[in-house]
Amino acid sequence: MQKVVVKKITRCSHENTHELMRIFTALFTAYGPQGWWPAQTKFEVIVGAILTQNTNWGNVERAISNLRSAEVLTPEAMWALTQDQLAELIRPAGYFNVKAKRLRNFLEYLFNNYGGGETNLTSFLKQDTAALRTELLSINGVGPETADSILLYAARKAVFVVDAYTKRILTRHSFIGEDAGYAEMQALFMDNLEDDQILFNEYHALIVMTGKDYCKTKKPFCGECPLGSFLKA
DNA sequence: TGCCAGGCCGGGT
DNA sequence: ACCCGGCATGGC
Repeated sequence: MQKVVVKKITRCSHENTHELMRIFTALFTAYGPQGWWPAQTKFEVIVGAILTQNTNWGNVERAISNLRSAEVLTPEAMWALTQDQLAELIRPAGYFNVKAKRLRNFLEYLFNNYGGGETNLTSFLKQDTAALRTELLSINGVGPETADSILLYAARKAVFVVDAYTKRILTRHSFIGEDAGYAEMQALFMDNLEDDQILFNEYHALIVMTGKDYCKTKKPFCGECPLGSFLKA
Protein backbone atom coordinates (compact mmCIF):
# COMPACT_ATOMS: atom_id res chain seq x y z
CA MET A 1 0.00 0.00 0.00
CA GLN A 2 1.18 3.48 -0.82
CA LYS A 3 2.14 5.39 2.28
CA VAL A 4 0.67 8.87 2.35
CA VAL A 5 2.40 11.24 4.70
CA VAL A 6 0.39 14.24 5.80
CA LYS A 7 2.71 15.81 8.29
CA LYS A 8 1.48 19.24 9.03
CA ILE A 9 4.02 21.67 9.91
CA THR A 10 4.79 25.28 10.12
CA ARG A 11 8.54 25.41 9.79
CA CYS A 12 9.23 22.54 7.47
CA SER A 13 11.71 23.42 4.77
CA HIS A 14 14.08 21.55 2.53
CA GLU A 15 16.88 23.79 3.72
CA ASN A 16 16.29 22.83 7.35
CA THR A 17 16.13 19.19 6.39
CA HIS A 18 19.36 19.47 4.47
CA GLU A 19 21.23 21.25 7.26
CA LEU A 20 20.00 18.84 9.92
CA MET A 21 21.16 15.91 7.83
CA ARG A 22 24.54 17.58 7.22
CA ILE A 23 24.95 17.88 10.98
CA PHE A 24 23.99 14.26 11.45
CA THR A 25 26.39 13.10 8.77
CA ALA A 26 29.25 15.10 10.26
CA LEU A 27 28.65 13.64 13.70
CA PHE A 28 28.16 10.11 12.38
CA THR A 29 31.37 10.36 10.39
CA ALA A 30 33.26 11.50 13.47
CA TYR A 31 31.83 9.05 16.00
CA GLY A 32 30.17 6.18 14.14
CA PRO A 33 27.07 4.30 15.28
CA GLN A 34 26.38 4.60 19.00
CA GLY A 35 23.88 1.80 19.53
CA TRP A 36 22.12 3.46 22.42
CA TRP A 37 20.74 3.05 25.08
CA PRO A 38 23.56 1.39 27.09
CA ALA A 39 21.37 -0.94 29.14
CA GLN A 40 20.36 -4.60 29.28
CA THR A 41 16.61 -4.19 29.79
CA LYS A 42 13.86 -1.67 29.18
CA PHE A 43 13.51 -1.15 32.91
CA GLU A 44 17.21 -0.37 33.13
CA VAL A 45 16.74 2.29 30.44
CA ILE A 46 14.01 3.92 32.50
CA VAL A 47 16.08 3.82 35.67
CA GLY A 48 19.05 5.32 33.83
CA ALA A 49 16.91 8.04 32.29
CA ILE A 50 15.84 9.21 35.74
CA LEU A 51 19.26 8.83 37.32
CA THR A 52 21.05 10.82 34.61
CA GLN A 53 18.99 13.97 35.16
CA ASN A 54 21.58 16.78 35.29
CA THR A 55 24.18 14.17 36.12
CA ASN A 56 27.35 12.74 34.60
CA TRP A 57 26.74 9.30 33.10
CA GLY A 58 29.79 7.86 34.84
CA ASN A 59 28.14 8.47 38.19
CA VAL A 60 24.94 6.88 36.91
CA GLU A 61 26.90 3.75 35.96
CA ARG A 62 28.10 3.39 39.54
CA ALA A 63 24.56 3.64 40.80
CA ILE A 64 23.31 1.11 38.23
CA SER A 65 26.16 -1.19 39.21
CA ASN A 66 25.06 -0.99 42.85
CA LEU A 67 21.49 -1.79 41.84
CA ARG A 68 22.65 -4.76 39.78
CA SER A 69 24.78 -6.14 42.60
CA ALA A 70 21.82 -5.80 44.96
CA GLU A 71 19.68 -7.59 42.35
CA VAL A 72 17.05 -4.87 42.35
CA LEU A 73 17.01 -3.98 38.65
CA THR A 74 13.44 -5.22 38.27
CA PRO A 75 10.25 -3.33 39.13
CA GLU A 76 9.26 -5.79 41.86
CA ALA A 77 12.63 -5.97 43.55
CA MET A 78 13.13 -2.21 43.48
CA TRP A 79 9.63 -1.58 44.78
CA ALA A 80 10.34 -3.88 47.72
CA LEU A 81 13.05 -1.51 48.95
CA THR A 82 12.35 1.37 51.26
CA GLN A 83 13.04 4.81 49.85
CA ASP A 84 16.07 5.13 52.13
CA GLN A 85 17.48 1.78 51.01
CA LEU A 86 17.05 2.77 47.39
CA ALA A 87 18.59 6.19 48.01
CA GLU A 88 21.66 4.59 49.55
CA LEU A 89 22.20 2.35 46.51
CA ILE A 90 21.94 5.22 44.04
CA ARG A 91 24.02 7.63 46.11
CA PRO A 92 26.82 7.93 43.50
CA ALA A 93 24.34 9.37 40.98
CA GLY A 94 23.79 12.47 43.11
CA TYR A 95 20.45 13.99 44.17
CA PHE A 96 19.89 10.54 45.59
CA ASN A 97 16.93 11.44 47.80
CA VAL A 98 14.91 13.12 45.06
CA LYS A 99 15.83 10.42 42.55
CA ALA A 100 14.86 7.62 44.93
CA LYS A 101 11.50 9.32 45.28
CA ARG A 102 11.18 9.75 41.50
CA LEU A 103 11.99 6.10 40.83
CA ARG A 104 9.35 5.13 43.37
CA ASN A 105 6.87 7.53 41.77
CA PHE A 106 7.36 5.69 38.48
CA LEU A 107 7.05 2.28 40.13
CA GLU A 108 3.95 3.36 42.03
CA TYR A 109 2.35 4.48 38.78
CA LEU A 110 3.29 1.22 37.07
CA PHE A 111 1.97 -1.00 39.87
CA ASN A 112 -1.21 1.03 40.33
CA ASN A 113 -2.08 1.11 36.63
CA TYR A 114 -0.42 -1.92 35.07
CA GLY A 115 0.26 -4.31 37.90
CA GLY A 116 4.02 -4.00 37.64
CA GLY A 117 6.40 -6.66 36.37
CA GLU A 118 8.39 -6.86 33.16
CA THR A 119 5.43 -8.20 31.18
CA ASN A 120 3.20 -5.37 32.25
CA LEU A 121 5.99 -2.90 31.75
CA THR A 122 6.07 -4.06 28.15
CA SER A 123 2.34 -3.52 27.71
CA PHE A 124 2.72 -0.10 29.31
CA LEU A 125 5.40 0.82 26.76
CA LYS A 126 3.42 -0.63 23.87
CA GLN A 127 0.77 2.11 23.91
CA ASP A 128 0.62 4.69 21.17
CA THR A 129 3.20 7.42 21.49
CA ALA A 130 0.99 10.35 22.48
CA ALA A 131 -0.85 8.43 25.21
CA LEU A 132 2.36 7.04 26.66
CA ARG A 133 4.02 10.46 26.67
CA THR A 134 1.06 11.96 28.52
CA GLU A 135 1.18 9.20 31.11
CA LEU A 136 4.93 9.55 31.61
CA LEU A 137 4.67 13.32 32.04
CA SER A 138 1.97 12.84 34.68
CA ILE A 139 4.53 11.15 36.93
CA ASN A 140 6.22 13.58 39.31
CA GLY A 141 9.90 13.69 38.46
CA VAL A 142 9.47 12.77 34.80
CA GLY A 143 9.85 15.85 32.60
CA PRO A 144 10.05 16.23 28.82
CA GLU A 145 13.56 14.90 28.31
CA THR A 146 13.16 11.93 30.63
CA ALA A 147 9.79 11.06 29.07
CA ASP A 148 11.16 11.31 25.54
CA SER A 149 14.25 9.27 26.43
CA ILE A 150 11.96 6.53 27.69
CA LEU A 151 9.79 6.83 24.57
CA LEU A 152 12.77 6.61 22.22
CA TYR A 153 15.09 4.18 23.98
CA ALA A 154 12.75 1.94 25.99
CA ALA A 155 9.54 2.05 23.92
CA ARG A 156 11.42 2.52 20.63
CA LYS A 157 9.13 5.26 19.40
CA ALA A 158 10.23 7.81 16.79
CA VAL A 159 10.58 10.72 19.22
CA PHE A 160 13.46 13.19 19.17
CA VAL A 161 15.13 13.77 22.53
CA VAL A 162 16.29 17.30 23.29
CA ASP A 163 18.89 17.98 25.95
CA ALA A 164 21.23 20.73 27.12
CA TYR A 165 23.79 19.85 24.45
CA THR A 166 21.16 20.05 21.73
CA LYS A 167 20.25 23.54 22.83
CA ARG A 168 23.88 24.67 22.95
CA ILE A 169 24.60 23.32 19.50
CA LEU A 170 21.46 24.84 17.99
CA THR A 171 21.93 28.25 19.60
CA ARG A 172 25.68 28.53 19.04
CA HIS A 173 25.23 27.77 15.39
CA SER A 174 22.31 30.20 15.15
CA PHE A 175 19.77 27.56 14.29
CA ILE A 176 17.45 28.81 16.97
CA GLY A 177 17.11 31.66 19.47
CA GLU A 178 18.44 31.62 23.03
CA ASP A 179 14.88 31.68 24.29
CA ALA A 180 13.84 28.54 22.44
CA GLY A 181 11.99 26.06 24.60
CA TYR A 182 11.98 22.27 24.56
CA ALA A 183 8.99 21.89 22.25
CA GLU A 184 10.37 24.34 19.71
CA MET A 185 13.69 22.55 19.47
CA GLN A 186 12.04 19.15 19.26
CA ALA A 187 9.80 20.41 16.47
CA LEU A 188 12.79 21.64 14.50
CA PHE A 189 13.98 18.07 14.20
CA MET A 190 10.67 16.26 14.03
CA ASP A 191 9.05 18.64 11.54
CA ASN A 192 11.98 18.49 9.17
CA LEU A 193 13.03 14.84 9.37
CA GLU A 194 11.05 11.72 8.57
CA ASP A 195 9.78 9.78 11.58
CA ASP A 196 12.66 7.37 11.92
CA GLN A 197 13.33 5.77 15.26
CA ILE A 198 16.78 4.58 14.19
CA LEU A 199 17.80 8.04 12.97
CA PHE A 200 16.52 9.79 16.10
CA ASN A 201 18.25 7.21 18.26
CA GLU A 202 21.65 7.75 16.68
CA TYR A 203 21.20 11.50 16.29
CA HIS A 204 20.58 12.20 19.95
CA ALA A 205 23.35 9.84 21.03
CA LEU A 206 25.80 11.56 18.69
CA ILE A 207 24.84 15.00 19.99
CA VAL A 208 25.57 13.82 23.51
CA MET A 209 28.91 12.32 22.49
CA THR A 210 30.12 15.46 20.76
CA GLY A 211 28.66 17.59 23.53
CA LYS A 212 30.70 15.76 26.15
CA ASP A 213 33.84 16.35 24.11
CA TYR A 214 33.36 19.91 22.90
CA CYS A 215 30.21 21.63 24.09
CA LYS A 216 30.88 22.61 27.69
CA THR A 217 28.95 25.53 29.13
CA LYS A 218 32.02 27.74 29.40
CA LYS A 219 33.09 27.03 25.86
CA PRO A 220 30.93 29.20 23.59
CA PHE A 221 32.27 27.78 20.34
CA CYS A 222 34.86 25.21 19.44
CA GLY A 223 36.31 24.86 15.97
CA GLU A 224 37.65 21.42 16.90
CA CYS A 225 34.15 20.06 17.11
CA PRO A 226 32.98 17.93 14.15
CA LEU A 227 30.54 20.72 13.29
CA GLY A 228 33.06 23.55 13.51
CA SER A 229 34.25 23.33 9.95
CA PHE A 230 31.07 24.29 8.19
CA LEU A 231 28.54 25.78 10.58
CA LYS A 232 28.41 29.44 11.41
CA ALA A 233 29.39 30.40 14.93
C1' DT B 1 40.40 24.60 43.27
C1' DG B 2 36.01 25.57 41.29
C1' DC B 3 33.28 24.16 37.62
C1' DC B 4 30.63 20.87 35.40
C1' DA B 5 27.33 16.97 34.46
C1' DG B 6 22.36 13.46 29.11
C1' DG B 7 16.60 17.90 34.65
C1' DC B 8 12.80 18.72 37.28
C1' DC B 9 9.94 20.60 40.91
C1' DG B 10 7.82 24.06 43.85
C1' DG B 11 7.23 28.57 45.47
C1' DG B 12 7.43 33.28 44.44
C1' DT B 13 6.69 37.15 41.31
C1' DA C 1 3.90 32.51 32.25
C1' DC C 2 8.48 32.96 33.67
C1' DC C 3 12.29 32.92 37.26
C1' DC C 4 15.04 30.91 40.67
C1' DG C 5 16.85 28.06 44.50
C1' DG C 6 17.32 23.40 45.78
C1' DC C 7 18.86 18.90 45.04
C1' DA C 8 24.55 16.02 45.56
C1' DT C 9 28.09 13.02 43.88
C1' DG C 10 32.60 12.37 41.49
C1' DG C 11 36.03 13.74 37.66
C1' DC C 12 39.00 16.95 35.85
